[in-house]
Amino acid sequence: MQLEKIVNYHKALADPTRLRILLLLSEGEMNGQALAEKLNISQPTVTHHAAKLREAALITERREKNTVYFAQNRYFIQQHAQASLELILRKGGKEMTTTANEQMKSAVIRNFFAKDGRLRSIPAQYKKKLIALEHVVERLEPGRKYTEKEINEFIKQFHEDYATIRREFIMHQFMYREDGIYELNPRELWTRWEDVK
Amino acid sequence: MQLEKIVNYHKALADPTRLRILLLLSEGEMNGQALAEKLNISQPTVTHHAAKLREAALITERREKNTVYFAQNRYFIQQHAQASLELILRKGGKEMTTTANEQMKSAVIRNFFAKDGRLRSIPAQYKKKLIALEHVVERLEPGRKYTEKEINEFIKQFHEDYATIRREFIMHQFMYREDGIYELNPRELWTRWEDVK
DNA sequence: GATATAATTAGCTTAAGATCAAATTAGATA
DNA sequence: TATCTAATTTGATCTTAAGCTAATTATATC
Repeated sequence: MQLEKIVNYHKALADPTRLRILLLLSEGEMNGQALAEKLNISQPTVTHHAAKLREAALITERREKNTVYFAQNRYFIQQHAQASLELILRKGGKEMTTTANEQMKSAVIRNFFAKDGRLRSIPAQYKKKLIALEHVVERLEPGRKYTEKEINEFIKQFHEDYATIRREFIMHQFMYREDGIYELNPRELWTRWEDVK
Repeated sequence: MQLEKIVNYHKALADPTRLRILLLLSEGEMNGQALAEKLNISQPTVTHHAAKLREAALITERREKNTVYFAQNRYFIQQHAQASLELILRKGGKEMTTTANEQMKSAVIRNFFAKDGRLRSIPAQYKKKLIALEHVVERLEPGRKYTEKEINEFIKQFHEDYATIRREFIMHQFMYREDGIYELNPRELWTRWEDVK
């Protein structure tokens, strides 16, 4: 149910300790012990709050040796805020006139992505494929360095065939790779679907 | 404290019943009994939730005889959502270069309005006065009809001298009045401070 | 295998708050 | 004044969840 998701989003943010965690993470990723120390709370309490934030998809986690680093999931934080406003204020109706490109984009997203956000299939047509790839790659954090394993995990949230999609990311210059480390390219380098065909 | 306000905003929205109340109010104002019936809850429960929503400034109330009508406070709903995002994502820092007009506007708002949103004093300089008036009038709902009493109550949230400000609203075509009923003018009719001086 | 480090899980206490029925208050009208 | 209607307040119950300590698990290193 739509409503329940929105409630959970607000529940996740309706606690001062969790807000302070997100505030600290706005400066960059941090591990559990560091958070516990900075906030003067116990480690289990950090775990407790991290679980809530994770359930609401507001943070991501990365394990290195036996340390877990937490980071903001900025995309979903914004996404949920917008969804909440649209629900409450019923903004769904008012759409301005869109260009042909914008119509195409929303049609592709509607048709190729399920409600849970997963990619049903990789579009065969070039332009549509670029739209879908961009839609996925936009969820990565600019400036952050990812290991190949992390990239695979990230892509698997959307589609099983992570190898193909990872290759496409490089091929169309959404990302670059060096020594097995992946990083998002600046947007200007991306292959622009708007110009295709 | 900034953080506490944001927590309260999310607390107010972190309950399914309250979200459903706001959802119902998105279609227009409603009294307590009607809400209780629609939601299958008792009247005291409605009062309880209304108090929470009122504390977070997400609804407004209007008494007619012994019936209290509740309505969304759309301005503050949006305002808090934005403040929350800016806090969490630290968007405060990244400001684009503003024009002289925009700088003037934010300076006026900073200087003439207190942190609680009230107008310290009515600016004497014409352009600044228009900025302050617009800042207040923007909180009124477009399309809604207000009695003079309601307008007075509304203005009193910002400043004691509601008579002067109400007159200015009409004078500068922010609103028009007919048979004691006030309504917001479309923005195009407002006297534009951007063009002054 | 033994040890060290970081995180999680389990179990508990306590505080906050959602909800209701009953009693009270506020305002309007006969 | 008496009466009616809608809302609020009171007081009680029940649930959720924040926080802790202690125990356990996961991962890496000696």
